[in-house]
Amino acid sequence: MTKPLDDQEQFGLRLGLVARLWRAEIDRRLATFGLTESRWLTLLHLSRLPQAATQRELAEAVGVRGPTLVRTLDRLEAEGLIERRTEASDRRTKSVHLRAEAAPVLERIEATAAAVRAQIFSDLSQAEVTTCLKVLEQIAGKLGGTPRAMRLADEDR
Amino acid sequence: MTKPLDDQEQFGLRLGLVARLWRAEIDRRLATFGLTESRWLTLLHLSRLPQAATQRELAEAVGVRGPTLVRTLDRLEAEGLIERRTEASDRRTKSVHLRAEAAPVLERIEATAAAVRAQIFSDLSQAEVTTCLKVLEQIAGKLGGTPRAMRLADEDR
DNA sequence: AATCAATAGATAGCTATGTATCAAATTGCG
DNA sequence: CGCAATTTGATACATAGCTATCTATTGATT
Repeated sequence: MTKPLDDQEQFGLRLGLVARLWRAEIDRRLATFGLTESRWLTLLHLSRLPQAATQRELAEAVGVRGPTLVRTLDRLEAEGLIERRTEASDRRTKSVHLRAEAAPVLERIEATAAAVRAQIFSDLSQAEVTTCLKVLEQIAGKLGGTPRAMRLADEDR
Repeated sequence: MTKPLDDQEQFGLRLGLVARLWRAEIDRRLATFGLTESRWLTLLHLSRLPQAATQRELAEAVGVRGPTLVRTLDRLEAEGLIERRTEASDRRTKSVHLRAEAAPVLERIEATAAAVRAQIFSDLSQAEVTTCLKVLEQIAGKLGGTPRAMRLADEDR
């Protein structure tokens, strides 16, 4: 047997793996409602942003690039859950709005996300979660990606 | 402003984001060598597995499904870095081997991975990294995904 | 006022991941 | 011994992320 990977080497590998597993678990639970992570995450952020958020603001909150959000919104719009409105003040921008049809879907999302969190964090102390989150924050900072939503959350402390 | 996400809610989001950023950073550094994460990660695992590992074993070590590995190997084989050999003992399986051309590439990968780790972990204590890794392990366990390579590493302790 | 730079969103094309399914080979049970 | 179940790798299709590039609109500078 060859030499095993040390903690730091394992870290990146595990990080990617856990992120994929997490996504898969949520996809599995929400699949029957026609939702995938990119869509439910976008709906969730949309519900927590001020009204009339633009696509740019929403993309920054979700943590994806413009083109990624465009396709997600295309799907959500086709499903009748959101609508894009051209704003008179700046005709380049489009504000994104939840439609009434999204309300029950959002309830489902909140419930499922809470259930997954309960499952995942059940045996972890708050201190461990906080430490891990802090580490993730620092890594994100070093890698140059700190979405607006996260900075705002930090400022709330 | 609406209510911010709490620590647990943020956790999943940050996890996915940091994993993407990490991948992007390594891709950026290795792009000039024609490597992307899936390829360098596969080469790295291959170099640390016993000789004549099958595709199935390699997929489990890397932490991806069969079809994902198949396509990665297709690329690596086309680039002349690895070769697949049909084994006489079980003609269903194919063992995967590094070719001599892969040696300098692996050196490059090791050096780059070490540099990225140095950058990422520079301001983090060993204790924080270990705690975070433990949290990731536990989450992976709850989500049902613990690749063989990780279990082996654990057993080394 | 005209022109040029910057910004917002959309589109195309790449890489990568997953599930579902298939063919070939092997295993094992009756 | 023979046929069904299992295993391995490959393929098809869908989702999702990215960069690069395009159009439309706005803003800024001269």
